[in-house]
Amino acid sequence: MKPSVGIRDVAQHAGVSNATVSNVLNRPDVVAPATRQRVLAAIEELGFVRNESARQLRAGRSRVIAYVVLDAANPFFTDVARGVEDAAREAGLALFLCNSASDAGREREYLELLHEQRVEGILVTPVDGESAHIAERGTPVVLVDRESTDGTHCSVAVDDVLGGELAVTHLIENGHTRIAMVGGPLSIQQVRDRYEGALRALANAGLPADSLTLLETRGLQVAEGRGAGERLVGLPSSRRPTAAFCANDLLALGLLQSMTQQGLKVPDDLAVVGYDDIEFAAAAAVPLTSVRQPRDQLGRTAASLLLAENEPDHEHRHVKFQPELVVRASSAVRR
Amino acid sequence: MKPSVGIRDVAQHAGVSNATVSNVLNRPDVVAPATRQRVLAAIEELGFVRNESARQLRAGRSRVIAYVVLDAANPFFTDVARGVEDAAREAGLALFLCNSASDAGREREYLELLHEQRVEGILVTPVDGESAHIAERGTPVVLVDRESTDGTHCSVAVDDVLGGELAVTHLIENGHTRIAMVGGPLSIQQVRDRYEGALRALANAGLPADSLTLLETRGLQVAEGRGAGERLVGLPSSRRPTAAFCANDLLALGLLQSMTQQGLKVPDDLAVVGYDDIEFAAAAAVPLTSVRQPRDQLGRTAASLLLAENEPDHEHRHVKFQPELVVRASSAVRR
DNA sequence: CCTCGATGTTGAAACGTTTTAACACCTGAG
DNA sequence: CTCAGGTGTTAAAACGTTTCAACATCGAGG
Repeated sequence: MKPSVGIRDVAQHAGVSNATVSNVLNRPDVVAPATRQRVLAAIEELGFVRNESARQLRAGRSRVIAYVVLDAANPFFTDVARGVEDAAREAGLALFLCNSASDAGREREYLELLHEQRVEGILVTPVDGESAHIAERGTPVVLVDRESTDGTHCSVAVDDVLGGELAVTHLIENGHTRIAMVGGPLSIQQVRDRYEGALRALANAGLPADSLTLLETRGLQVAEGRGAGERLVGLPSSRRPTAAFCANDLLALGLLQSMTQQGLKVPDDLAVVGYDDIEFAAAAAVPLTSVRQPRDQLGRTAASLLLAENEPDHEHRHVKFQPELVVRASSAVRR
Repeated sequence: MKPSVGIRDVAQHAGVSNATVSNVLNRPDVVAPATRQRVLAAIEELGFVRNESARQLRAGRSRVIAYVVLDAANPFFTDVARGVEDAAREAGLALFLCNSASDAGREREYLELLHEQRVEGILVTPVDGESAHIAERGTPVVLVDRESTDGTHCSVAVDDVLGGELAVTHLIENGHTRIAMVGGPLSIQQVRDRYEGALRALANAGLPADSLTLLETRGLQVAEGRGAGERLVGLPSSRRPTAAFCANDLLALGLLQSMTQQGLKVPDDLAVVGYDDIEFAAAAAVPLTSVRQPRDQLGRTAASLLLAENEPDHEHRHVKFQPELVVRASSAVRR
């Protein structure tokens, strides 16, 4: 469509060589002020836009990192992304966000594309345990919110087992002995870990393992939480749990909504604990007790690990943060 | 670090020319099955990853579009992005998300970078009215959730004036005559339009213009809504509005939260109407009346307009959708 | 036996930058 | 007057692909 003006056109128009134009672009200080002005004027006049592909091809480096998130609609991940972006900007890098939407195929496609693009680095919160396709291929990869199982990558995670334990211990201390765990699919590592933590809490308290009912969902979205709520209410009230621990806040919010719709009170009829402590948790119908993760720090740390990958003698590091229980009305002590 | 294996290495290893390798990659059908296998094996064995920069430089086209969003933490935009991505994938394109975070400088940087990257197209929900820096520079740009003022771009928008009118008319019909408009900064087009709609609703009902108090905020996040709530409660109760129309749901949720904390009831002490009808609106402390926009369709349409930009005799189109009021408990009729 | 078309394969020329080493020029010191 | 050292500028060689026209091979039709 357009004649596409290149660096040579600018050079010709300004009466200099293309090397000089390149210098104006990359090392403005080495070129004489008068020439620089002339070149800048030519760039302006011709509407020249530098071709990043060519630049990258020759220079070998990119100015971009990418973060492949599990679910862009989950505020938890956008908050982590915020931390990543802040750290990236300080290093002069831009951040591209990609949404795998919990789909392993999409995740693979994005990773493939990003490798081909030769971005400076890739952050990923993987869909499932199989990290085969995340193998190193020249571009540094850091796992976010997931521990690297085989140690082939750096990783930044939160102790989800502890998180689950905190949540369920809290419920037990509040007198609950029939508890539901809402979450799934179990192929997601985070869900498995939080479940394991819940079981550990039971064991610690000397409760039988069948005190915990697993209500497995097909995903971690609000709608799935609503569905779980309906299933829960369908149970005979003698066997119905008095408390629910949800694998994330989206589920908890859906569950909450479903309870209200069906005329049940939270926390009186059902205590609810969520996970992530997203901003909406505190603004919910009943303010939500939740397990808080250091989202911002998670992101910042992930970014800095990624940037450190290029250092000469790099060893993969695995950072693990501690979660923290935030108690609100949804799990208040039963009257 | 790595010797970086290229197409020539693969060619040599498979005993063919580089052109053949390229063919295997781009037109697998033209190369003989036996050769193809051999080449694929070599690719696998050497761990070859195609260099997209080189490809794009030569081929001239990219396989990516980007969406520069106003606030990645706002579920409204991630929902729009979902629609964009669905449409993009159908066309074989990947989507990169960039977050301007309501910062004009960041927006400009991202746009600049994307132009330099020569992506296939750019979608943007701009920070402010000044669209000077969004000027065409070879890469098609489509405005999302904002009407193109000077007609230099395609755009997809929703009639925000009508939306504001719907919201406030609803409040007036419910008997409110002292209404607050919460939102800002007014440099954001959407806020201005919704405000204008609110004023129109007053005029239609024959109410004086001072029935509407503008509570201007510095942004459209939950925290700003909480702040507005405090300001609102600080007013002498004789002059305090009995209803609030918020420029988006995040503000409304913050406002709601602040009301509850301060011991005021919604809708009895204050009716609240939000805007966007994000999923969390229905799950809020008091289910939120809100103005719904066709988020998914907004995204899909934007993407298809973008893809149409490359057609031979393209004329810029401006699509405008109608919003719809969804009434819930937060604005129920006063008892 | 010659020709023709179909089928696979290839050499070499782009694509638009960055970068390196060399070059021209000038200024001030010896 | 010469020379060392600095300051600006440049020619040309990459970077790793895609693509085009040309080329080889082969089976079939005349």
